[in-house]
Amino acid sequence: MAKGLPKRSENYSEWYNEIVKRADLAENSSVRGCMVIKPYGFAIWEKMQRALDDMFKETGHVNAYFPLFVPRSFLEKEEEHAEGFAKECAVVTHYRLKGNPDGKGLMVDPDAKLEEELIIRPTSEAIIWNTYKNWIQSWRDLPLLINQWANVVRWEMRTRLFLRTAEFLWQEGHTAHATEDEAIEEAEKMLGVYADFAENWMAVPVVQGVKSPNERFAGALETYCIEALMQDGKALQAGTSHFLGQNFAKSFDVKFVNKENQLEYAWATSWGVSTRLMGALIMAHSDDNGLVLPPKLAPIQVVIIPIHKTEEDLAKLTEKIDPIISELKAAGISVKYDDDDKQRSGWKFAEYELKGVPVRLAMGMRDLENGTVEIARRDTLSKESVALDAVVNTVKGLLEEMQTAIFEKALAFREENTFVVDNWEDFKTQIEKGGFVMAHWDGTAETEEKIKEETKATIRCIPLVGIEEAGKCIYTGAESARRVVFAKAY
RNA sequence: CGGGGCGUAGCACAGCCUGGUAGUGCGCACGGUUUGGGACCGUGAGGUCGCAAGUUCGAAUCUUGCCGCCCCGACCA
Repeated sequence: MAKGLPKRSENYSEWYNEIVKRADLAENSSVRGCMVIKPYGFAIWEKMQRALDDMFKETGHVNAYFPLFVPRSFLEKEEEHAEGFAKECAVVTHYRLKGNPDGKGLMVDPDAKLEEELIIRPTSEAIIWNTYKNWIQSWRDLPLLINQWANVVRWEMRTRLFLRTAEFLWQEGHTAHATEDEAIEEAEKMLGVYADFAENWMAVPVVQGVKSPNERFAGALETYCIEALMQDGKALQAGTSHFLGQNFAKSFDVKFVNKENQLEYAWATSWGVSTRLMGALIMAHSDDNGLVLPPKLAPIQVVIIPIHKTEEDLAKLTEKIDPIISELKAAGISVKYDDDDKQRSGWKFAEYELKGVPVRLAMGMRDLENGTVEIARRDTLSKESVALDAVVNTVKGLLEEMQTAIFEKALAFREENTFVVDNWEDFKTQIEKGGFVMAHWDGTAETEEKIKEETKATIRCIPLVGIEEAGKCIYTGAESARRVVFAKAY
């Protein structure tokens, strides 16, 4: 039992905050709205980065790095984009400090005012398309498939660890294409990559869809997204991919000569996932005992705990355990042998449960006599005793089984919490209870806005593989061609 | 920016109303007993009570001003 961890059923958000802190993932820093990602949390992020980065490379992308600062005049160029981000930008106005006249501390040197303010990137379309202008002349320069891993700043009013912080880490892909079709294909392909990653690595089932115009990225013609359902019945946007049309090419004058020797504007996409994925991972699987991690993203997949009284006993146990460690490592499994005697075994059990380590092996003097090891799995909290020579194979199988089981559990949860609703009263009732609510919508921004005002629910997405089905808008009764996903969202 | 709350040891908090030796739990250090699901006992270290001014013989406590943080709304990956 976790000592004092709040229960999900009693206070979900407090449970979330506590789990983030207690599992050593992150903490609030003394800088307002910014978090410190601690080593254990960062190790999970690194595993995510590695998997995603491999997938980006596999789909033909390369990494590069662009500046943190965006001159104001660049950000202004794409009007809708500028408007969308203007309210949440941190701005650098000076480049120097000096000593205070009273001798204490520092002050901004008023003589060091910048001619033009620098905006700390809320996203990098502007600086990148300003650069692409120099890189793209001919159709032969296309497609340009670039990704960058970076931090961005969005001055949020209210922040929560991982889910919404003023500064966050992410990757942003920025591609340029010769044709509209190719750009759309790219945006859809990367959405597919995100869905693949979410489901097969994070074990989080997602709905792929497009955003309604209201929820669209500022400056995009189409925004694709993956939406996940959290255990409290709220939706979390886990990744987005945008078809930007020629908006940025026109704003930054990025033209290329096509095969017919005619000048054309390039077609653009951008796509990103952030440290918010950590929030999704935590909220999708974890329980009242702490974090539950899918084996593929767990920094420590197997922890081994010896149970002993004397140094001699420990030596005997270690002798049996060492070969197991070697074999597991040889199989590519990350193992921690915790023979630290500063903590008792009971404490360690609770600690690794809190941290979501998928498999725990415990071996004590009784096991030594019997030639067995106790294997406990984190997701079901079940334990069994296994013969020493079967341990490695059992663990290998268990890790794979758990990866699937965790996904299946989350999928079952989503299915149980997806509701088809056809009248306004049921809609309001169901939205209040939580979950994905599949309902008809007349396609207008006004209706979407009204529904949001009255229920706090938004259209999470219009599913890509939605079943075409005629019906009537839940709110206005107007004709509708397909159901969309409504939910309260993070 | 509106509404509410809080700043006292590393953390969580009590003390404030009614001014007089700054306290409790967790954590930390040391010693001992323990060790198959978050051990126990003993000893000990640790504080400009958010900052500044005022009232007073005396302020964590009363008054005023300032600063910071959290929660609830509007905004958002």
